[in-house]
Order: sequence, then C-alpha cells, then structure tokens
Amino acid sequence: MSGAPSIDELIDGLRADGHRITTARRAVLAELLDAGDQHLSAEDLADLIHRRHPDVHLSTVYRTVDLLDQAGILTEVHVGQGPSTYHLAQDSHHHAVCDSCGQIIEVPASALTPVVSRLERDLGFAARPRHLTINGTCATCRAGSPT
Amino acid sequence: MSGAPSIDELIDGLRADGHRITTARRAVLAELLDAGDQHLSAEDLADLIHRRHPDVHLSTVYRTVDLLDQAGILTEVHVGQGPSTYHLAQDSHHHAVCDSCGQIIEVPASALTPVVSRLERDLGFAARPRHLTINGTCATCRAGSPT
DNA sequence: CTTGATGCAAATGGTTTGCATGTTT
DNA sequence: AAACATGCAAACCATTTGCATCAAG
Repeated sequence: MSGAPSIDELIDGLRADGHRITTARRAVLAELLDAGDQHLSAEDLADLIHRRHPDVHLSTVYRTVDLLDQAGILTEVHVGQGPSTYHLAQDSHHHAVCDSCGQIIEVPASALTPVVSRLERDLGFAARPRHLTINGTCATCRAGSPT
Repeated sequence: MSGAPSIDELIDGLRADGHRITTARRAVLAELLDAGDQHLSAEDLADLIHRRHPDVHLSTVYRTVDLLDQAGILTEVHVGQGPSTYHLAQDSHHHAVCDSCGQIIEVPASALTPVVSRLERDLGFAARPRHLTINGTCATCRAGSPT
C-alpha cells in the first residue's frame, strides 16, 4: 500500500498513543528501518544499537520490541527453534523452507489469498496471515540428491 | 489416507531404523496415540506417562520426541510463545488464531491446497505444509467488541 | 512534578547436555 | 559383551521481572 514510513511518522504514531519517545525507541526504529526486510533478533538489534548507544540494555530492546509489536509497527517471526526475530510490519511475506537443504525462499503474500478467501467464506474469519513457514522440498533437492 | 497406526506398527518402524525399543518410547507413543489430535507439550507427556511409569524422566521425553520427529512420526507445533507441543504426524491440520480473543480454530489441510499448487507451479517447490498459524480476527470478535 | 521508561541483576521457563549407570539387542 | 538409552543434575539460552533511578511530558 504505502511506501516506507519515515522514523518521524512512526514516532508521531507512538506519541499519539501516549508513549514517550526515548533514545532507545528511536534507535530500535532506526535499526529496523535500516535493516529493510532482514529479520533481526533482539540481540542483533542490541548489537547494532550498541555501536552508537552502548548503554541501551538488551532488556529495553525486548520491551521496545514488545511495544512496537502491540502498536502493529513490527512483526515477530519464529523461524525454526532459534530466537524470535523482528521486522517492520509492512514487509509482510512468507517463507518456503526446504527440509533437505534448509534453503529459505520468500513467498509473496499474494500466494495466500485463496486461503484468506476461504477462511472468510467458511468461518467468517478475517485472516491477516503474518509469517507462515511452509515446509517442503525445493526444486533443486527434488532433482538431485540432497546433502 | 490411512487409518490410525497401531503402536506396534510404529514400533516396528523404529526398530527397522535400528532404534531400540524401551519403556519410555513405548509410553510416549501410547500417550500420543491416546491423545488423538490434541497437542501435548513435553511436560504434558511426562505427566501422563508418570501415572504408570513414574521414573521416566522429562529429559527422556524430550529425547524421544526428538527421535520421533526425525523419524517423521510426530510433528512439533509452536503456538504463540508457550512450549512446543507435539502430535502424531498424520493428524495434520492448521490453526487460525484470533488476535483479539486468542481462540484457536482448526483449519483442515485441504484449505491449503491452492497454495501448494501455486508453489509447485511457480517455484517447483513441493510443499508439505505442516503447522501453519494464521492470525486474524474471528467472526465473534468482528461482530462484538474485542477485549 | 508526575508518570512512564530504563538499567541492572536476578529469576524464570523451556530445553539440552555430560556423565555414570542401566537396558536392549 | 557392546552399543545405545536413561536418570539425574547442572548448564544453557532466550526472555521476563522487580526495583531503584532517570528522563519525557
């Protein structure tokens, strides 16, 4: 829908919701914007932030990320068993993960529309699918032998 | 496809793969079969097993569940932030989770077939979607006011 | 000035691991 | 007998929380 939001837009939104604007929050937003569609863990974020703000604590990153999640600004993603990762909510997409080689293929949100329609029709459920992980076997592994 | 497998079939499969058959493994399989399509956490399993086998340790349940996962006998499911849960691989289905009230609605695997076809056609990816969690808003919350 | 946000350290919860012992094959 | 599986306790990792202090409004 919209292009990339600026930090200021996001910050104004937070302020409008009665939240205070702090260095930590600004920094988390800045790193998320900077990361584009990459998935960053809380620790990744903390490390990046520490380059300029060494005193922002990891627990604050967690608290900030929670806040931004509730505000709908970011999306939490669980891939596999590792730590949660985060990215701006707008970069919504899904993942096809190959069980053989582990490759991760991005799947556009549009691929899900048939499912969304069906849930709406059958269950009255308004689906806003976030980060789905669809397992399977990629083209390469189907052809040759996997590792 | 097939009906419910018996413990003996599953056990024979394990043995055929060179694994040893122990009380703990038998017990985990028994509880999984007994649970039908319910999702049990490792701790749930341990508690159930303890009624008859008080000396089966939680860590053994974890190890067993890992083994059965690798053998393709069970599927690990992450719902939200809680502990992982498990169920027999055959009872495959997906979940629609309401962001407002948290209700979990089961979605039949068939709902996903359009997506599977599309991934096959566009990417040559053979999808075997396991446990998808599709967020959204349920019919009730769309009507009334959410909490 | 008031309330919300932070740093820190400590607690938590789920899961994994090292190792000596017991059990399956 | 040999290899594998288990019990136990301790380690581990990601995340959360209590509380005193600090800073945004």
